[in-house]
Amino acid sequence: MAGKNTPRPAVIADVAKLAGVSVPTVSRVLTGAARVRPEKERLVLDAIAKLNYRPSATARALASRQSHTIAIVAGNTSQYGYAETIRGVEEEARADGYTVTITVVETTEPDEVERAVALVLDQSPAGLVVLKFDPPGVAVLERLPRDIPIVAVSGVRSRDVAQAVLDESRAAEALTEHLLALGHRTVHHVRVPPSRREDGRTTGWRRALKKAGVEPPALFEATWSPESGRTIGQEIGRDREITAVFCGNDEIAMGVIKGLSDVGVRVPDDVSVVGFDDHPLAAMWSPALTTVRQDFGGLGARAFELLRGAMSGDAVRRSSSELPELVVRESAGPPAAGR
Amino acid sequence: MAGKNTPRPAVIADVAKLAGVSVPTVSRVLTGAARVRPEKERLVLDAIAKLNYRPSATARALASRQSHTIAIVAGNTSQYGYAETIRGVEEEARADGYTVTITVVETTEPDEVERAVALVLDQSPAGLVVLKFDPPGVAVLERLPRDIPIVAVSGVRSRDVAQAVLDESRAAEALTEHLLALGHRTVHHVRVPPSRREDGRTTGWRRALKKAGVEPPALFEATWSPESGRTIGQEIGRDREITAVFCGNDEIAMGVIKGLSDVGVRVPDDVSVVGFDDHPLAAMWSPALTTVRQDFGGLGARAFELLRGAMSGDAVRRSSSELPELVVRESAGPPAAGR
DNA sequence: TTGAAAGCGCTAACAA
DNA sequence: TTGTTAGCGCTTTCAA
Repeated sequence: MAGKNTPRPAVIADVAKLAGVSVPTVSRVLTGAARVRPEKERLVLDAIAKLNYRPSATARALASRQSHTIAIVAGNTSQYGYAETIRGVEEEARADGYTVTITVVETTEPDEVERAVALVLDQSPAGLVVLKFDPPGVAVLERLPRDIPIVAVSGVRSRDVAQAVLDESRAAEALTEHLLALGHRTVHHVRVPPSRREDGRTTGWRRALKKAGVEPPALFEATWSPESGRTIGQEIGRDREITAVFCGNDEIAMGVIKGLSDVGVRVPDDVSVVGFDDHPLAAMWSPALTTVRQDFGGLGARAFELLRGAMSGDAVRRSSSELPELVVRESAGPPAAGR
Repeated sequence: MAGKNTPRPAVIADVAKLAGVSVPTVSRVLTGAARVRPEKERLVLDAIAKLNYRPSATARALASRQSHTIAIVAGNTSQYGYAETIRGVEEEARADGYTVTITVVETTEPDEVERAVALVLDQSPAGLVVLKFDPPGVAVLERLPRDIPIVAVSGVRSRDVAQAVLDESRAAEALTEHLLALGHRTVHHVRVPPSRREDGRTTGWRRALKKAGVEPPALFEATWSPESGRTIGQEIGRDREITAVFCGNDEIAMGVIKGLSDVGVRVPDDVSVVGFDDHPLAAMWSPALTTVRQDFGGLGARAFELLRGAMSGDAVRRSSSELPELVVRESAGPPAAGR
């Protein structure tokens, strides 16, 4: 009467039975938690292969109270910097056999933040990587319990959490100094949405100007969209006082250059423009963008390293950041005589 | 003697006790699986709040044999099209309370493919979205069991799996016809790494040429890097026979334009170049790119809709694709008289 | 080195 | 509508 009805996936008990050992023994060869006599191990392995058995990560997580999942929380997934950072985390995590989940939180609205926190915590991940490049990321970080391994990733150092950081302020400072050294009296800044009151890029720019004894001019505020850079570029083009512009990222810089060209202003002949990040398209642009390289992939990888340390109970260590690397191309030059 | 030692997170039994009801009753108010007398529900809700209780998704998944996780498998996460598609899936999934995991598989090497499959299956996700824009994605799809809800996402339709597709071949055809209508004798094609022997973009290009009675010229093969487009652009620039170029994506088109300009060839005066996707920077480029819009975010969203259908046991439905939308800007024009 | 027994935190079936 | 009883598929004591 009976036949093979639903070919129910094999469970550990099936393996144990086929191998003629107990369930815990199978578990032991699976996890390596204890020595198992080689011959039995063989039997178990054979049974596993024959049954095409795969342990349930869920049951495992429940029984052992530790999952092999890490969660990434980000305000965004497709912006260049975010995407690359996520790629870096995922790559390292995968190499270590971790599964990564990703949760995006778009605004700082309490409801949404709570929801994201809940979504993340419900999975009881082994660890968390929070991208705090923006306010939503910061907000989530604040709501997270501190008894679970967390690494924050950002452009500015802050206290209280392990962090992988990219030294944005030094990079911005170097870039601004580069412009000043070219002969510009001052440097204007188009900033991208900051994570707090002020982000590292803006801080570095301000610092370089202060050092040079010049009062920082008013900021231009862009969104993440290149279009917004374009609008600002047109505005800048009409202001004949401006000779050098430092943009919060390369995409905005490209928009600014477009806007400048819309109103007949040439780069770098009339106005110099520099970006930030060294986006893959920065070198393709005309003029090729002078910018500063940010190794987002490496940043993500470092974040995972830190997290692994935290998960295995090591002392919490904040990662040192790498030196910013200036990439001088064609979009910045000496100020025009006429302007 | 005893005190509050480790503040162990509350579990369902704690809630039941505090509320003075049984564990299943708590479960019922949590899941809504059955009616619970309002007054008891209140008690339970209060207890939950007081204890700051959050159900364990792991235990839930184990007991109910269904998780609230969906897995995305992709060959890549940071390329524009991939990143946007993933964003679309994640957004929809999140709105539905699903957690999304992401697993990347970089090559078609059997070991790596197996590893990715294992990593994904071990989580026993409720459903899978496989981005088969490239060979690794295709390879994973082939190795996946068919008894779990799967939706494939791609630019070409194929049998046997539910799919969300973007009609790339029609889009490519329209673009090629646009170039032909401008007066070009033929159109050359720089293709990006195809998912199989040939992808939709190449197919559509070929079809348009055939229809026009012209024999498709030899292909140029680019990688995903804009740099490779640049090299090809330089090559194309030296060939005075070529007047129109259709590139597999916008980033490559930007590279090609750069390469062309490296060797003194102007776009669109000397050579017309069109891209594909309508990348956010396409409009910022000089000249602004003529291209065709691909709604990757929408594609991802549709993929999730399909998946939700499959997960709830609906008839498997393949999504219809949307009409390609030609975006005519400045990078293509009539052929130069002299070339 | 191995097995028996006891959970992990929850949901499902079944009576009451 | 509710509680009792059984698990879900594993890992973890604890003896042997």
